[in-house]
Amino acid sequence: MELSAESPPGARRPARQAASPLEAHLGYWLRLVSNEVSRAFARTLQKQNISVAEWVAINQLAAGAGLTPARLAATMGMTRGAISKVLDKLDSKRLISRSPSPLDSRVQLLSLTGQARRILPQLTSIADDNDRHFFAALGANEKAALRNLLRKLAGVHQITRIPVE
Amino acid sequence: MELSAESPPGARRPARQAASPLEAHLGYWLRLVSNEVSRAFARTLQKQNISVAEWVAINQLAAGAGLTPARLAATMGMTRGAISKVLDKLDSKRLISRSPSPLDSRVQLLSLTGQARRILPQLTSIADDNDRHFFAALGANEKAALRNLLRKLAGVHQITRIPVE
DNA sequence: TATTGTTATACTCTATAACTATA
DNA sequence: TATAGTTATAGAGTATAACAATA
Repeated sequence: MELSAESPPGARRPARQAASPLEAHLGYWLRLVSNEVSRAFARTLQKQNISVAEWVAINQLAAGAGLTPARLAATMGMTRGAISKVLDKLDSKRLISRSPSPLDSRVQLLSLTGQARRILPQLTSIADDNDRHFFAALGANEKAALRNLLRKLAGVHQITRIPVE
Repeated sequence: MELSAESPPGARRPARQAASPLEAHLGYWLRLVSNEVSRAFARTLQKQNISVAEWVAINQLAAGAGLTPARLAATMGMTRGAISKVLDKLDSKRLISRSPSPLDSRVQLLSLTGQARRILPQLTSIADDNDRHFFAALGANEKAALRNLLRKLAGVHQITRIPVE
């Protein structure tokens, strides 16, 4: 048995309980490992005074110029209100600039500043190093297998929201 | 128009931008998938008015009686202050009880109430169903492979902190 | 003095919804 | 009316540190 819940109150408790059933779930192991990678990454990134959400936003802007807050919010799975604050932070750090679209002045066009482009390689290095270090224990085949399994799950469940936590 | 954003005014847009390097990282895929599993689980659990942290605490108490707040905090990777609030919530829901240890009255012994033991199977079902549904796309061998890869990483990095987010 | 658990405070992140300005 | 972005408010979650009771 796995749950003492199955023993009625007042019953004698088994000498040694079975391990918690948490570990029976793949989702548990996924979260356990994922949290550690993300935690380490977030901590290192924080030394540069950058949050993970900010880093993702910078990355998206670097990958394709001319994003708008609304599109960025959709990509990152955040509300417009939330993205607005992320952009405020980036703005105050002089890492992005916002300019009204000439076609529709309600719309803002986002772009990275020169400063952001200068620190981007450094931030990318942090991400690369973190990933390399964490998965160094796996061989090339294992890494490929893990990647394929995760991509398969992402594909099946149509997950597109970029993780920012 | 959807978004003039796609073409920055005046700028020649590259024929096709390279994909964001985010996807190059295994940690990215891990987080992407893990977030989805956890999000779905947390949402279903929330319908029972239980947070993930509360669920983990209930599980730990079910697995081995006689835990104390301090030990639970260590297991869950939280501070004593944070665990105190989790226990307050569980207490207010009549799911746990706290009683002073006869050996050291500073110490509290935690135990589940009958009510908690009654709903535990239901909560476990939620976790089981969530896991089963999410990983149904994988065959038995794939699940085993994924589990082994994750356990290997957890072992190498000595990850023990139970994820509660 | 040290330890257990609690509490006060603050901070981060996020969502909801009201608000403005454009369209 | 509808949309883009901002802001006000609130809530969850957590950390830090001060605190009371006990050892």
